[in-house]
Amino acid sequence: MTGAVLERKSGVALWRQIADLIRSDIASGVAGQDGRLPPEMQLAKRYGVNRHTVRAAIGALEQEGVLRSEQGRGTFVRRRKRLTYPIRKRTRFSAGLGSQAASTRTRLLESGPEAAPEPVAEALGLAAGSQVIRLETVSEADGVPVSRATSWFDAQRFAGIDRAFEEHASITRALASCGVEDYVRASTIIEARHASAEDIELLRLSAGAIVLVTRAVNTAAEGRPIQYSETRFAADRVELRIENEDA
Amino acid sequence: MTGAVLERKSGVALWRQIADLIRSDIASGVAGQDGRLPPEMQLAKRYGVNRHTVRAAIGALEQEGVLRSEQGRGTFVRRRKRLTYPIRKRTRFSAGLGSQAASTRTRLLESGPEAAPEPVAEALGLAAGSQVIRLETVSEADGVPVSRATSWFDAQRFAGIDRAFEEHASITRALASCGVEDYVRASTIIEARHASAEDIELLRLSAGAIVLVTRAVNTAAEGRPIQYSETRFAADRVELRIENEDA
DNA sequence: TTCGATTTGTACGTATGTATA
DNA sequence: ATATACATACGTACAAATCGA
Repeated sequence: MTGAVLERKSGVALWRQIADLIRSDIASGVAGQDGRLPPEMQLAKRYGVNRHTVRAAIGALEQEGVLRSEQGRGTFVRRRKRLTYPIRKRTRFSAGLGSQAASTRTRLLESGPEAAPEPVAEALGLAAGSQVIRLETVSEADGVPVSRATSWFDAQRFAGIDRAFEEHASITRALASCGVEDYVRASTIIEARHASAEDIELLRLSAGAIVLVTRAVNTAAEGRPIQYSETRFAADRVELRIENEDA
Repeated sequence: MTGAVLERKSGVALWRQIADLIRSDIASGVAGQDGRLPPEMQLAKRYGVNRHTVRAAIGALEQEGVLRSEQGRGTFVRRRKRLTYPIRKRTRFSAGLGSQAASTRTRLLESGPEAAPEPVAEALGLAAGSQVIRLETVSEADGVPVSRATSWFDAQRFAGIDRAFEEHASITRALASCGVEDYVRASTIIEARHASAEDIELLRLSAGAIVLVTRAVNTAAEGRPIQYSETRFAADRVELRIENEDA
């Protein structure tokens, strides 16, 4: 907003200075009050630079998740609040998000038998190359994709779990139908990375978005591993909360 | 490597097609065997596009953390393996990473009293605006910055903890010198976001990098909250592992 | 040490494509 | 259909950093 003067040849690229200006203008409420940024040409004129230079700045802020550009419409300020996904000994998707969303749903994308990849076999305590059943699912809260998961089960022990899932639309109930009354999460590893092309499509993310990846092993009451899963959460929609049962 | 033909006007931008080609060539070991990519001009010629188009592709892969460009030197393939940072009831920095790094160190950047921000006061069970002491630290493993943390303590209960930290170079020992024999982590919230300018500087990250942010409350044996902290981990260097004590 | 070649970074210009209103 | 606005892609020029002769 301010007719701030950009410093050329100051060692900081013009596009970066502009990005910083726009970011702080948004933070202070000076810009984007109505949720949208002025057109690129207008910004270019205001800052006295070429439109491309403005685009470089906007591009950087898009990567940061501050802005979102839509072809033909304009450039918009992004704001979001995150759901909290609890990770506890007995972690179940809909139970965890239940109070935060009116509706939750897990959809099966694909399933079938395959030879267990190395880390899967190890996590499930199977011989390398054993047959496992893989389920690909996407979970939504109020219609918005929140996470996608790939789960593996021992094909011998859990034959037909894919059909059971289709019937019950829930991992917990599908496991129950296979005789698993209860299960607990034995270990969880969390990392963060840029969303892959597949993540972007399935979770309806924008390019450059971030996913929180959890890799977890669930074990039956006796302690035997029954499920290994890798879940990717849309990082701008979810935060994870680790809950201590005994606390 | 292959003289793959790019499809113009296919609905997928040329720079994106090129980025996909380079990414898969690196994954398959066809490109970047020596850890470096050919010069931009050479790639432009190979793909039959303008240098800028190649730059757009490289820029995207840089954001993903696949490549790193250095002015005057070239563009290099990035490879990394992550340290595993355990989160348990008794989480302590150096103990957790000890086996994975030859040396670990936590450095105090800044400290001092301040009025507690709202979430801090709430987490510590203090009245809004109470005096707290804030510590800003950066932790390194083998000389590489791994995380930066901001910690808050009740200024009354822990007067002088900043000096104690300077002396002992450890939160655990500084707390011990204030009479806290033992403490446990009551809750942890994890989210992921793009690194801020400050994160990039202090953790020596590249633009567009990701940080894993944890917000945690530590409580003394009796259950009273004594420390609230927000830690930012360089996501390309660290993964978090949640550990169940009783498992 | 200096110089020049190489390579990436920045900034401008122009044209055209595509989506939206 | 037209105007608007963002997306892609080409071209050119020069700056800045690196490296070897």
